[in-house]
Amino acid sequence: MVLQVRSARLHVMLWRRAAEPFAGAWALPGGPLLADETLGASVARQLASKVEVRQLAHLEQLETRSDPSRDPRGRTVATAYLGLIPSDLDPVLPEDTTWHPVDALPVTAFDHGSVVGSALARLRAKLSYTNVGFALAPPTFTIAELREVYVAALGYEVTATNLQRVLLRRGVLAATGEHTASGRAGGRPAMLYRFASPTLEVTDPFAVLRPPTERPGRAGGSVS
Amino acid sequence: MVLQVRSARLHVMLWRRAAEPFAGAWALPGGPLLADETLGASVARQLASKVEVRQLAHLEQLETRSDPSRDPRGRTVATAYLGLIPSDLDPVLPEDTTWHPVDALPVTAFDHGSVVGSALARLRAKLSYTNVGFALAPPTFTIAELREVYVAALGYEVTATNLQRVLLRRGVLAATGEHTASGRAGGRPAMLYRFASPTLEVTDPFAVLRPPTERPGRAGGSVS
DNA sequence: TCAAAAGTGTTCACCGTACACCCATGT
DNA sequence: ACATGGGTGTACGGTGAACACTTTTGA
Repeated sequence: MVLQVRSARLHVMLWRRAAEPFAGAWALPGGPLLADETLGASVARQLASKVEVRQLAHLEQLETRSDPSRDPRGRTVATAYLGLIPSDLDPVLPEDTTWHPVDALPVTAFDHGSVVGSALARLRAKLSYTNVGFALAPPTFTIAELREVYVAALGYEVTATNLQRVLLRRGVLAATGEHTASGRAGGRPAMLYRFASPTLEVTDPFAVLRPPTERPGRAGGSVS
Repeated sequence: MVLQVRSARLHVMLWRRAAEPFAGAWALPGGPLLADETLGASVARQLASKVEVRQLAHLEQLETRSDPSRDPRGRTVATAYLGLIPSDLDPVLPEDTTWHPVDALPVTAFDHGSVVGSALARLRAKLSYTNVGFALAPPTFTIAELREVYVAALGYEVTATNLQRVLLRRGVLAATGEHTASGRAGGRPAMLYRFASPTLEVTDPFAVLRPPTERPGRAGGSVS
């Protein structure tokens, strides 16, 4: 499943099924796994017919569904993946495929509605303790723009002040040195930031029960 | 895969393969998925030949492996599960099956070594922000006993003082009111605790980027 | 009275939030 | 000047870690 923030709302890419079962309902892109193919490779192949795979800034495995009744034609086992596209891109989609706000899903095929639900929960949790934001935000951005992305993805308000402070303190964001021009109504020009790393990193590993801190050690310690 | 704390060390249940491939190597229990079976049901069925399934206090899905080269006989797709057994139980195991400390694994079959590794990472993370401890600890226990379980599972020292404080503050532990008898060398009798909930709950949902706190609201609010 | 084991009190540093205030720009 | 939007300073509450101290038992 591919998620993207568009017009300050989080959207999921769905295609409209023409054939039974679930004709007319909206489904996540996907398809059968080929003989000598990795699941990851299969996902890339399936998505290639929808978007340019290079636009996916992040891809990770979600859960595997096996309920025999999830497909009326018979038992299927499906492994869901989560892909993220930065908000500055606008992929060309096929006729039958469009973006849908995740908070207003249409009638979905199979168990895809609930799959989107668990993907959302996963994304929201990871926004809190990793740097996944990099996969939703443009290459460079102002704090106000980043805030809009986070608000869309999280589904609730976040203040620019604290977002900036938390992400800077963790070293997730880095200043580019560039500034934007002021808007039409004036205002102080905003600084441009980028994510320090373009790959997933856990930035807040343990809230509690951390390993004990290394004591300096009185004897046999290294000399600075 | 089944994990249990035994003699203050975290162990994983493995069986010794007799046939090729990987004859003589140790493998995780598992097997093919039947026609009209859920993955969860299949896991229960596979494990039934090893332990009493009712002894599993917790079971959750891990990741699905699909690398075509993971089995030399040809491509297989395998979904790993993590099961936990409380430390007070001692299941009867078949001849070819034994417990192995996770920090000293023998030669393992397929990619099972790395599967154990990711299971460990998952368990350790969840010990920090959920109440999973209930699935590793006996029904009732002293803080000292619980500490031993946590130390074994986490792989590093934890103080009884802080463990108690954190888990009590979160409402994860509840006092039973009972006391133990003092040991042979004296000492204050320990209070007995139990986990407040017997099912998985997230007790520390967001470290950062929490939803804004509800302001009391000056107008239209409810009257206490 | 002493050692052993359990539990409590206290201190400290840090983190996330809230909110006031200051800065830079256009009109 | 003033409005507008961006950024910083500061204070507060909470939390986890560390560690000293008290409580309760047996010898």
